[in-house]
Amino acid sequence: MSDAVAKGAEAKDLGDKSAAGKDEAAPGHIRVRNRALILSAAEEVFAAQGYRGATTAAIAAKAGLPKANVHYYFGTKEALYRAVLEDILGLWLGELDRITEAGDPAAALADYIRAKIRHSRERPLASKVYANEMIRGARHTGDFLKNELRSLVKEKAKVLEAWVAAGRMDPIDPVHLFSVIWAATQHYADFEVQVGALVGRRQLAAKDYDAAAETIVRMVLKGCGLDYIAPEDKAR
Amino acid sequence: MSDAVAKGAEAKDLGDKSAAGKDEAAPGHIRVRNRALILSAAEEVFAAQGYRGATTAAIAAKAGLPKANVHYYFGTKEALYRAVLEDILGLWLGELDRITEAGDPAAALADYIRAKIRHSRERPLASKVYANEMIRGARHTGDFLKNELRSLVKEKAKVLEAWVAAGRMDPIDPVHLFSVIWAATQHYADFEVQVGALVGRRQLAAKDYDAAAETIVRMVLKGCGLDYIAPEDKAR
DNA sequence: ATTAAATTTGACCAAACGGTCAAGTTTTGC
DNA sequence: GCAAAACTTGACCGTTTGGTCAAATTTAAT
Repeated sequence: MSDAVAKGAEAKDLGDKSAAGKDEAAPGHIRVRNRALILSAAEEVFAAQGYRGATTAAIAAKAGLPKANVHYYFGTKEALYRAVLEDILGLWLGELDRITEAGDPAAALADYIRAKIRHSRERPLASKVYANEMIRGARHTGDFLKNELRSLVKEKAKVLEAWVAAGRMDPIDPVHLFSVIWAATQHYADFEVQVGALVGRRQLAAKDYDAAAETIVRMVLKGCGLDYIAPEDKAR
Repeated sequence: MSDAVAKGAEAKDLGDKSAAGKDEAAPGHIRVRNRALILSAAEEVFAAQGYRGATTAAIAAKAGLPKANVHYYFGTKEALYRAVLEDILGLWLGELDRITEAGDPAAALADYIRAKIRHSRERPLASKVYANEMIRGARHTGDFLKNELRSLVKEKAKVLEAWVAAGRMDPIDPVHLFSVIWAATQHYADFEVQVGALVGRRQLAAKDYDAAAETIVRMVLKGCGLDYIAPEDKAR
């Protein structure tokens, strides 16, 4: 039961196989497009309404498709929610790559924080869905937390401990350091409306995110006994 | 319409008016008890399920009352939600009193952070309901943010600016300072399950909250150019 | 003791919910 | 060109939802 959809269907673009392909149909392109439409709409509705508050009808309407179509592609509401979460968790994991033992502690931490703030600005809905999932007790992501995330943090904790052992930074509990960084950066996505009320803007501006990043970077670096370094021009 | 309940009914305990009152009935005590039962159950269900996910039936069951009784006391689900939020907002406002121009910057900020962490530990459900409300766009608390909270933060910003002007701390944007403090402290209520997975405990222990508080205090104080001061024995 | 007010409760309702289905239409592989 | 596979969709279903109500019971005031 509940197995209307099973196939893989990766989004592989094989370049140009037909000459001067204008709107030539790629095989399976309907599936790719509609799944993306639905996932995007679902992220929006799950972020704004929570898991139980989101309705498949609302998601379908936002995607511009009939409700039955949503169930055709994802089966159940819970499967759709899991798909949205998996999209998001992929992002979460990659960002920590900036923190390696070879790098400079101050530069690595500052880079990571600025990347997280950028992420809060560019994909606030993903952050909100994730926050909602945590608040509700991580019903669908408990295994992810206890396995992938925990081992990744343990790995990065070793980097920090190596830095501490080499006298390159003050001793800090890695779990709480990461918690503070995550909390402070994701706050600008999840509590956007609160920060907006405080700065007197409905939507946060670029300078708000920049100021937030620099405040967090300053506190984290100084809290680790590192010198604060201003953001460099990394625009190309 | 929708006005089944209106009276005030404060919880005033007038001491002992009848001799040896064992389970003597105070006037209106049923109303006080049942409203408290329902509010407590509602906080629990709203925190775990979000606004739309919470059902009046679940709240009633948790309160040990028939569903119709919930509507008798609070009218609609939305009115009940507002009542829960008002309970919570009361807590939010009072805690900033520790920050006054006469006080010591480092001591005041450290006190405030430790109080907020204590709050995350003692009333995590309140924090979760509030976080859920922010994530969903502050539909019921927009006015609170733009009026009470904003003016309170403006007031406290003046204290910080005075400290800065007196050379007692480094210049920091007050809005982002408060945002970082709120984010980091409330994280230990809202993302309790995530932190728990990282430290390998289902429930956070006292030492976890203490370590969190000291990490945050260290970063905030050093980030403001202040000396970190270890927690004093303030137990009486 | 009497009576008005407050409280309790099961039964009930229309609307909205997640999900299903069969009958169509379009795409795809050959 | 043609059959199979993929996709589309309105109609439908059983369940759950927030909310109502009238009749009964308990509490409060005089």
